[in-house]
Amino acid sequence: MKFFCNYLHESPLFAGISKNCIPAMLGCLGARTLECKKGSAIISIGDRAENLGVVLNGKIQMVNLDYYGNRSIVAEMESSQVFGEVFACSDIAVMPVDIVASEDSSVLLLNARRITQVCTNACTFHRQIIFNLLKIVAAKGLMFGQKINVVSKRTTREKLLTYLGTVAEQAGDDTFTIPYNRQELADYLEVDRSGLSSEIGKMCKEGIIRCHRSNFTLLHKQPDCR
Amino acid sequence: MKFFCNYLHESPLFAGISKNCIPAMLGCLGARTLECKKGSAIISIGDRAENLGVVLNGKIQMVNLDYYGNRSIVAEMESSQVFGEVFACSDIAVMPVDIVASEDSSVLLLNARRITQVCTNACTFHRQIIFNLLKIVAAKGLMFGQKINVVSKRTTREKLLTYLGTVAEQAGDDTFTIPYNRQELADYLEVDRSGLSSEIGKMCKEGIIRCHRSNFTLLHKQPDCR
DNA sequence: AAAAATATGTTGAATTTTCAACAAATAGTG
DNA sequence: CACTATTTGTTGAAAATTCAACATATTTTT
Repeated sequence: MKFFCNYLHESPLFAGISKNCIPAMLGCLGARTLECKKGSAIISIGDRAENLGVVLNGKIQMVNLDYYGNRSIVAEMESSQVFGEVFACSDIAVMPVDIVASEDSSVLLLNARRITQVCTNACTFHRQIIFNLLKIVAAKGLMFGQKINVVSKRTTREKLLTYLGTVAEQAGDDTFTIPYNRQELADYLEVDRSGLSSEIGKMCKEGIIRCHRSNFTLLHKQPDCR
Repeated sequence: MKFFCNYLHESPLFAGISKNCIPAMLGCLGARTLECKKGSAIISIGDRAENLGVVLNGKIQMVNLDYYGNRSIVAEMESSQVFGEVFACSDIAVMPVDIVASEDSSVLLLNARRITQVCTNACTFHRQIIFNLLKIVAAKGLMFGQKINVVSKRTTREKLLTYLGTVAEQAGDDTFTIPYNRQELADYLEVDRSGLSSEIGKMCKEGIIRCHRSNFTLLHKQPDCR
């Protein structure tokens, strides 16, 4: 168990908690580690939605199984990332998705109730971990909100400009590099890659943007009309 | 202030907290009420993202202003609903959207820090409100996740079937009524209303679904292949 | 430096969506 | 019940997207 505390220290769930305290906390929270062979289930659809986890090493996937039985990968998580927290903190009874190991992995599993209900011995860092959990869940909401903003647009051009606009705002600069290649950008925008490439080509010709690979410049910004 | 406690009691933020305790809590949390004329700003883009609110009466909107200056309504909230909590609980510094009153409204504003940091006099219900806040933020994440699942699909048919599939699962029945009319459903799926109507018509002819107004039946379910 | 692998751009045909305009059905009102 | 307003369905043309197939560019490997 102690072996993992270095990883955990980097996880947002344990941010601001000193390495030394983590082992005691894990005991207090009833945490358990799980070694998962590639392909094995960590949490299954229908399980009670009460656990959240931290990836210690390896890689895991969130897999959705829809009404018609089609499986689709909803998200992937790697070392130090937290999973299952949105389900465990909401009041749904059972898991609507599978969590599976896509590589040989080890994960730390925690019961959400034990986190949200302050323990009897009121350990010092309990408040911090609740605070961290809230921040993680809120951050995910923010991310989702941004993505909805983007994919709600009807055309590839609008989707792209919406996405690039938020990146430009965050960068505080009209020229910036996005963290995606073309295929990844197309996946994020939920459009066809080749269609995206050709649309980018058009927009460059029209002088709306400049683009080389993952580096973009937004031109034609309206004079600030706020 | 006391006047509002009846409303607040119905808000998910104060769930499980007895009416009598709410006035004391509001004091402890430094809550303040705001009377907002239609069209006036409650929280503005660029304000520090530290407040969350509860609509006491009236109606408010979350309005996004994109890079190019286009305004769009992202969400609407009515009595007893909570707003701003995702921003205030994440660690972004400033508000990326405006919150405005779309009708004459009154709202309760609370500082998120005062909620997340247990107060010195450790009032009994403080833990409950943190727990409620976590649940609210998580529920919003769930909602967003479901919507992303839906609007990520490329065709109107897939979007509709994805949405109907989740409703059928939640209803536990292949026949169910959705809480939207055609226009609202089209808005949720982010597609053209008339196109949606005609697609529904086709799907009925093909025997995939049955539909009358907001009442749907899913046919052709695959034998359970889990 | 050449070869192989990967990423990006380009094109045209088929499919799908949007858009506008209107028809039909339903709900609401006096 | 008749009238009006609202919602839903239908249609065809225009616009946009997907898809497949291939060309070009860039990166990685040997």
